[in-house]
Amino acid sequence: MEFRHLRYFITVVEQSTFTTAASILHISQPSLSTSIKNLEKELGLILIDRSTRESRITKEGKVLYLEAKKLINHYEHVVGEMKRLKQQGPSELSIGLIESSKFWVPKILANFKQEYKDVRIRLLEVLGLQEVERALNNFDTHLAITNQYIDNKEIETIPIYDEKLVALLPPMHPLKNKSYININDLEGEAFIVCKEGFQTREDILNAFRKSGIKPNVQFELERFETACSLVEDGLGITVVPENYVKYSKKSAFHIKQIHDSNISRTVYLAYDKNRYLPPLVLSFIALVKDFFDDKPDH
Amino acid sequence: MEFRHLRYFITVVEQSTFTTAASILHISQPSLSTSIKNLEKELGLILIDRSTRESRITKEGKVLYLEAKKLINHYEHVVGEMKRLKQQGPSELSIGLIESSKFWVPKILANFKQEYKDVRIRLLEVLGLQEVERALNNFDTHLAITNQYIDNKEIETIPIYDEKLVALLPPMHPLKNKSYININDLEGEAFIVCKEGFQTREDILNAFRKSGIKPNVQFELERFETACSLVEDGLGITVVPENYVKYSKKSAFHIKQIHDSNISRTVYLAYDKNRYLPPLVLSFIALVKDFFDDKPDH
DNA sequence: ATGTTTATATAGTTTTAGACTATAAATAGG
DNA sequence: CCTATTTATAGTCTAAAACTATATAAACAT
Repeated sequence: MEFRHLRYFITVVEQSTFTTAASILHISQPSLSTSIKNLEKELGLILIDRSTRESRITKEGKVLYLEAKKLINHYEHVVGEMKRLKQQGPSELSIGLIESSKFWVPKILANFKQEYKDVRIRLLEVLGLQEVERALNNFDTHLAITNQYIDNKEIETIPIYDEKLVALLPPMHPLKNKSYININDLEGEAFIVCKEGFQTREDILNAFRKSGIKPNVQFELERFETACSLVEDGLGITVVPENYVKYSKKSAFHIKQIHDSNISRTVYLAYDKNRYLPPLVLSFIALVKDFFDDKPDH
Repeated sequence: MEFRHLRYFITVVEQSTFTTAASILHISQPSLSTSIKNLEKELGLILIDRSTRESRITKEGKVLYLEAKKLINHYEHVVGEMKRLKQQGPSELSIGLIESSKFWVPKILANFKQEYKDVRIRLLEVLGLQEVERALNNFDTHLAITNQYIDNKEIETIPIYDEKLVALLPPMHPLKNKSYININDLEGEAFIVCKEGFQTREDILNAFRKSGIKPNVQFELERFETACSLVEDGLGITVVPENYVKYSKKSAFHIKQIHDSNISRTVYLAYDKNRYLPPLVLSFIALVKDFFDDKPDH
């Protein structure tokens, strides 16, 4: 069984006919037929139920398909790494980020660049938990900074720091002069929150749930930036990670600490344990660990 | 670049000579030389510094070696999965069982066989929690009946019923005429319990622990059957799931209810969510659910 | 130095896996 | 019942990968 066979098999499954698969693969239909037949013979399993109308995958075929798909992703990743190496060009470090990590990641990258000058760095916005898992599994990113624990034995998830969530109040809000607020103060207020699937949404809604308060959600959106401008225009209150607003200067809104033990969350560094991590990736992980060992509270 | 080339390359690196690598791979040295040369040509990189004395890997070769090693591991995993699938045969249902489930599983299997006559059914004794997880992850079993909750995102654990644990007393025991006993009555008594790693052991020892009583463990063994015959011979007291003795006729021992809220446990049905579950497995799960929906208390 | 040993490279040949074309067989739909 | 569509089979060609024999290079011993 060579990679070619798996590639062919995957294409047949996805096209569900041999003829179209063959044309996509730029080989003749008989070649593809015999190739799949040989694969089945080698494995001793029937992978595809043939018919003249439309071929259907068997349950054994389904297992191979899912496994092979991942394996081919891995293969493509290795080929990509070698191509990059050949071009002598800069190697690459790609990191998936949550929005609130923007304040500290650049500081680490500054150090990192001193040691690895030619490395091109790709920063990707990651969304939900599934998205993080998919990105790591598919070799889209080497690392992810995430605020939900990933319960997957293939992925190592290291807690790096805890961060508070703070409320943002519009300029003229009645609570603007309090030095801090309680979560109960937010009851009934028009509330702005991330859309379904975004990681911060769950953290915030959980905190409300634990406190027995039902937020009056009026807006759902994708980015903190948008939420901030809605707050500035007096459309409601939102809750964001403290780190997101701590370092920003221009703020027409009021930042208020919330006195509630549920209003905090842990941020993790995650990576795929099974794949080869180049030295530059290990080096970046070490920098992150060092950074937060010195400053335990962030 | 096919799997073969990577395998060859890895062997050369690990042997650090072409000649020995070739003999390990059961090919001739010239074949191996040209194969590696072709790989280098395809990638456009020099992977190995040849010399007559001892070949050394280049910097680029090292990268490929580390990447390829991971990739080949992945490949071997997939091949292993397919071999296991083949050995399992196309229509087999394998279930991991705890001993106390023997009373009801056959009733369900009778129904199941009416619908799926040709399916071979394998019943496996499962042991500890790790054993269950491993068996489900490795395709050893489609399902497991277990009495511990499995906290693993990949595994779905459905509670199906609660069962009491009862004490078995020897024929001439002083407590034989009481209608029920308390857990304190068992203090100091010679006690028979499952060996380390068996699931029921933990349930029973936990119940004692919660009641602040230390059992005087005199025998550790693997099967309830053996425990029963030790009790019959007056060697001590044991505690077993009520369902294990409820339906057996010949009993030279006394079965006593224990009045203690800790002396019960939940039995679960567990399966791997990520794997493809054939229809016959889904059908079996449905039968189990139906069975216990009708009879909520077992 | 120079021959011996050891390892890799090259040349030429055979074998085999995978590609092709042409065509048969099967089946759904008009 | 014919037609269009799809997969399977047969026969052939090609290219990749195996082989054997031998050249070449370098290290080491005498």
